[in-house]
Amino acid sequence: MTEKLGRDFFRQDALTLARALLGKTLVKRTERGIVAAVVTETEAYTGVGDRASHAFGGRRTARTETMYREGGYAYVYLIYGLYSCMNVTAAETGNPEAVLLRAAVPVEGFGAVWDSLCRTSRKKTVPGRPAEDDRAAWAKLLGGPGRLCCALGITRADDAADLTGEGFFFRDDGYVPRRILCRPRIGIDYAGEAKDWPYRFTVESADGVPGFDPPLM
DNA sequence: CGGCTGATCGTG
DNA sequence: ACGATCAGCCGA
Repeated sequence: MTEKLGRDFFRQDALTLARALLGKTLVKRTERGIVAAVVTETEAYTGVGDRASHAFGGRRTARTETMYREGGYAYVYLIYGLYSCMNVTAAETGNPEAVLLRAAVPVEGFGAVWDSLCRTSRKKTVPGRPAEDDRAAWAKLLGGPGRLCCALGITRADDAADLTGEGFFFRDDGYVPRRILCRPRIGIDYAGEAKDWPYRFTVESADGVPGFDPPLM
């Protein structure tokens, strides 16, 4: 039931991949141990025709180079000088489509996740380390692309990492989203008409707990 | 709860 | 200069 996702899975357009990644488990070997989290929110960036994309109009620089790889590589960049954001490349070589990971719920390595969290994000969100079965609390802690990366120990050193290799990959543990919501993407007001495109995908939550079948355990 | 703001730096 | 952000602080 639990299988590692191979290259073919990632070689689809960003819109398809963004939905397909919901419910998949991102696994990473970190200095503090193995960490794993189920993806609950994504955004599709559809490439050269998408004004919100770093690769709009075919822009190709040292930073965006990774986006032009075939599906299944990590595109990690720094934003606002503070936070890392992780994308998964999609489609074929030369087509810079990508999927931004915006939220996840940890299922393995809770101690490592807790220790890795940005200090500031712990304080207000949750006073102390939540119980492992408190899905809502952990979902909050990993809600947002910056927090997600912090918690899973993802940094710019992981840029261009092959997600079909060892130590950093996706797994299918059989979690199927009960319901997927589509909304416009966040933080792209400058993107003209593209700012209203419903390319953000969320697993619907009840009481702060993203709904899967079977439920997260 | 909604809106504003400072932090902080790689990238173009 | 300017963000595919976050958290703290403001006022209501």
